[in-house]
Amino acid sequence: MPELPEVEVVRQGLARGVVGRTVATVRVTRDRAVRRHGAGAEDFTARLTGRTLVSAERRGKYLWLPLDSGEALVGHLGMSGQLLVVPGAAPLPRHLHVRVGFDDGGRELRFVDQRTFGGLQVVEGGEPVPPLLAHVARDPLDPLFDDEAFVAALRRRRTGVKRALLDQTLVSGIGNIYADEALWRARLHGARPTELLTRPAVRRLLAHARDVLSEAVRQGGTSFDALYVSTEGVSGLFERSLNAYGREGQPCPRCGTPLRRESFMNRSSSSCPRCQPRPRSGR
DNA sequence: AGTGACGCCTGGGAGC
DNA sequence: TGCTCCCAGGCGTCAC
Repeated sequence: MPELPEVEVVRQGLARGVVGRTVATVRVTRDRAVRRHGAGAEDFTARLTGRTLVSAERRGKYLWLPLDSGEALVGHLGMSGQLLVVPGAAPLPRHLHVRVGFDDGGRELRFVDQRTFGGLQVVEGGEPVPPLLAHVARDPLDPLFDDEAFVAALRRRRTGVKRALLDQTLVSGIGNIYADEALWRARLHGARPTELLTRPAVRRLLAHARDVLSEAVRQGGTSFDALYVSTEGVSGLFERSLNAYGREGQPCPRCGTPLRRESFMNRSSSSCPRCQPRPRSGR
């Protein structure tokens, strides 16, 4: 499941593999993959063809490639999306939805997505950020992320701290995996009410989130299965560094207590019953 | 305005 | 063996 680290690894691959190149051909073989492009697949193709990709940017889990037209190719990987840079003659995988060829005849860009929660679209504006993505907060690895504004905003919320971490308008890039990991490191239960957390506690949580995200980037992200891979098709290695996510029933690496699993927000959370006690009343 | 529930998707695995 | 059900979950939309 691509979250910030996985998306960042893909962004780096796009920067190496497609930036500076000019689009020659676009083939959309599944309209759903470009459903966010309101004007349709033909318009998507027309706006991309002949354009040069200027750079590769990311905010949270969104990627975008500014074009020399002033527009930008925006991508989101959803649950299972892949952006691959491969030779055009490479075998065509199942769930291949979009192919972008370049005028230099080199490797092509492919969008592959099993569950099609992700997608591509061409939108106006790319620098510094497309207006479409204005609602997405900066992420903790963004040099302009405002720590104290985040601490204040989180404490103004009246919700559980895990919900807050997953709210992309408050802080972006964190999904279920890294939320569980950051909470484990901070020894906080996800249902702890945000308005009752002290400023130092929120600062510690943010520092842990930042740490786990950057460590995961260095490990190439987390790959549970073949659904997440880099643009080169390589799996990430961070799974072996997970302390909480997906480890229910196994001993807490800190205290040895078996980790618990709870259903929460229609998703599963795992945490340590001893290190992360459940609040008396929580969300 | 802030908060939270819902639906979109597919494949793999469990259970019968 | 083959069927059904459940689960993974990011995010836009909508109701309150």
